[in-house]
Amino acid sequence: MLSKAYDPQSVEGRIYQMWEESGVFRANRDSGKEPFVISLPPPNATGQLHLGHAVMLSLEDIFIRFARMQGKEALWVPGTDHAAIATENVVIRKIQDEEGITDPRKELGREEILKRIQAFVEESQATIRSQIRKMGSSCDWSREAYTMDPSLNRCVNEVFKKMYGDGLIYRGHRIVNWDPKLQTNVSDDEVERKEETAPFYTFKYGPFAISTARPETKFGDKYVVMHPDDKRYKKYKHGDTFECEWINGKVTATIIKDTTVDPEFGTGVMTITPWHDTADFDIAERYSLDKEQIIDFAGRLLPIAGEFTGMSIVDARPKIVEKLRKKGLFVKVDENYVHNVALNSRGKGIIEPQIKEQWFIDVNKKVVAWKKKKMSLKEVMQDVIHSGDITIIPDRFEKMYFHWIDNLRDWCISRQIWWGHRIPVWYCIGDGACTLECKGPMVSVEPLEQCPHCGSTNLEQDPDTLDTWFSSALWTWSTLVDRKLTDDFSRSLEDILNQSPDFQRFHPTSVLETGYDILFFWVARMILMTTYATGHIPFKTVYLHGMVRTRDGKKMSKSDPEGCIDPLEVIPTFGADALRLSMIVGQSPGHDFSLYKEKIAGYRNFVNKLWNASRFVLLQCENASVDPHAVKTDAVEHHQLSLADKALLSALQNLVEDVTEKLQQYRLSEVGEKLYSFVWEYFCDWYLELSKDEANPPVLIHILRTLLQLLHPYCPFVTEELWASVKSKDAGMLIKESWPTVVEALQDQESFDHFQRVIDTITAIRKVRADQGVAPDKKIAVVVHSEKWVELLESQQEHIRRLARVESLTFAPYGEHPEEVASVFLQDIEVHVCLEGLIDKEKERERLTKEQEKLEGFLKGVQAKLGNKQFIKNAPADVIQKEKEKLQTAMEKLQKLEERLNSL
RNA sequence: GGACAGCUAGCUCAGUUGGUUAGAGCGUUCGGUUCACAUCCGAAAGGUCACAGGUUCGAAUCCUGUGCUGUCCACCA
Repeated sequence: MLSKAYDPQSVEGRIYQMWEESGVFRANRDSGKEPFVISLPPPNATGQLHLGHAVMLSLEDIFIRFARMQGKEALWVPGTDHAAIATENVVIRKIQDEEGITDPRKELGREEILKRIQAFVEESQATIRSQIRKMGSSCDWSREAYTMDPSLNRCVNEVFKKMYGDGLIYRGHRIVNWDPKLQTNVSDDEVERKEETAPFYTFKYGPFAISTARPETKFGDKYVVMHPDDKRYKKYKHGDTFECEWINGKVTATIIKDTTVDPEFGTGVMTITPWHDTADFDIAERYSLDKEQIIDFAGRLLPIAGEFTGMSIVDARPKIVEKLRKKGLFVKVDENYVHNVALNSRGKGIIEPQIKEQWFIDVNKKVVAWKKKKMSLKEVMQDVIHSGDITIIPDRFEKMYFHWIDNLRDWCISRQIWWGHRIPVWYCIGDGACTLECKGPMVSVEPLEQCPHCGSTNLEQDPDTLDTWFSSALWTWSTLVDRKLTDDFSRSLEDILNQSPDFQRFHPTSVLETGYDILFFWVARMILMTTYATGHIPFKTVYLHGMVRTRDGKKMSKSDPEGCIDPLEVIPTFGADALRLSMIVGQSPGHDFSLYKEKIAGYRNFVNKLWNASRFVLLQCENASVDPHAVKTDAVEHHQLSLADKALLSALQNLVEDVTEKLQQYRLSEVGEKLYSFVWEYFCDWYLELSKDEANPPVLIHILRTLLQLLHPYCPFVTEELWASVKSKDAGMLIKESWPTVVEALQDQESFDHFQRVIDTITAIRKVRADQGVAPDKKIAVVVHSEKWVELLESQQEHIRRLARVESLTFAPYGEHPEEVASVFLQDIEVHVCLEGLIDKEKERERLTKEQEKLEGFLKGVQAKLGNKQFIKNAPADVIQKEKEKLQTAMEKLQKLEERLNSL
């Protein structure tokens, strides 16, 4: 016997273990079934999972379980990401805090730091694995991957080599987003901007006045730039020079005329600092101007700053202003100037643009073979979406995607950190015998020990590592390559892919599900790298979920515990099923949504309701001495069925049809709501209530089984646990059960309609009773339109009386009580509840006239639609049929309405 | 500056081809409840669907404009 309330804690662990040990999670390569594959977006191995991960796991598990039950070969590859900067940052800080070492990189060295990070990562991975299991995720643990696995490293090196060979990877001096705090550069996408109010100074610079928020970068400024059409500075010509007094003495300045200068801003004149500003760099490149470094990589001023050398920016700024003031070069200061400060999204260090030699991926070079053409990486990225090879849900993100590509610049892939895939490039620092070839970078997929040109063993590997997104961009396929093959360095990438059975069978993957916040970081890069490296798209559909927010719409963060929910705290009390449901229902793709305890509690109640409904069903079986396990699936067809049985069974068929269709369209929220209301309102509040008068155990069992099947992807634990009590003898675990199909023999529309009529009648009586303030003991007469319905309602009289809370009830065909009727119009039926002497005729007439007008308009519209030749030609047959039916019922209704109006 | 969303009950949100009385959960109020479930049952109150125009017999839904909120992209010295 089941316990009185569902206790998730005593069930979930046991059920998960049972699934895992049975091997259902493992995808079979040789099954011949249609594959359905998801690569789990690998969580960062930096600690714990949060609600964002929980959302992702819930959504993907629903996709996977649904596919599995539909008879597909479902594969869900789990894994973790080494998250280069994020992880290194966390560990360095940990060492600083726990061991008091101020500069761990310097004091411990590369080897030791890497060892520490590795240990930290392993710990995190263990935590993450257990947390994924707690959510009930049915992923294939035998295929678990990690972005730093040796086989993935091989893929990374292969792609690097291929790209280098194609000229897509190059090395160059460019302005990069340098983070002096973390001592590395970051990609454009990792830069965050924060609004800040800062003093905005204006200084005299020769005959001009120039403005700046950053006086500390101005030491070397020797170019004055203005718009060529600016009339105020007409007398100055491009290339003119002049001498002027500046911070540390006289400088010779050159005039540059460039259209990127906005004459409206400030004085319309500016000086440039090419080394520390992207826009200035571009101008300098255009006119081949000198570039000079002012600030070093630690954020301190270089000797060019004279007396300020070695000072940090913060310290130097006011002192420089002071000096300029003393020299009489100060003009004014605007204290309320608002501008954006660039921050590193990891660690929030202030970005100082610097010129550095870095590795880049060229996104514009047309060398990628795609669809029998030579395209640039940009063009390939655009093509796969334009052509419909990949669809994004919701589709508005396609627009954002294209917009992003239009603005995309070459991708800087090198990072000056230690944790990550080291750039597979070696330099010969030879012994004198070096040839010209040895001097350049040598790319190799395996550690290079000897220079192939001069034979020297004195080689040095590039110290930098690759952007973490470089390796995660290969995730859909690098996880599917055969790990034995990647150890064999004689094989080519193409060969490895061709010989990897998993890759051949399971790639491209079916759905890539992730948060919209990493559409550019990750999704776009996967498309770019995978199409290039394998010649195939990485996935067919992209499903983007929204961000979880607190009740007040704030972002959830650990630093602000107000409203923040930790999945690990919630699961023991409410259960993983409740948590899953609370995150899926009411959430539409691409939109942020709020989560709070009350919401989860609501779904905990639902899970408990389902539990108790099952308990009740089992109780009914016991009372009738029916063994639930002995009930055959097709038993219901041979049984005596009541009107309610038929109606519920029919509604269930409609539900199966509806739910299946919507799941295929990824409309998970709607499906969740449908299931919720069906279970609670139809199954529990109606059908089980009726069963108290007269129960049909085989039907109860059948309905319950079907509902458990339909609910399983959403709340796998409770459904699997209940399944054990109601499944037929020869059935196995629910997770392996096949998805319900519509049994047409049970789809009995007429019974369903009749039952609906009964329900509507009850609703109508209740409504009229409430409207008119009628006491339950007052006699109520229900007037209906045909003898047939009178008969139907009379057969259900007891049930109606009970549920409508009326003591005395009669039914009469229309026409017998026309004088004293208050009508309630419901969706498809009119029920007139008769209450002697209580009707306000004037009001009733007014209401009916309004109703009549509306109906006439509606009829006109439908008639026009049916009269439209194009509509008849183009619309599918069932739509036309529906319209015709609409017309028919509306006409009937109008006729009745007129009759009633006349009778008043 | 550019783009994309959102604005529906006190709160959080559904609402896919325009259709007859706009829904749910939570919260509030009232009533009930030994026999599946108080993690329950029944009911009520609460909405000019942001605003203004337009198309239509009919608009939360389509079009135009405005306002507010949010997000992303690009950035000006």
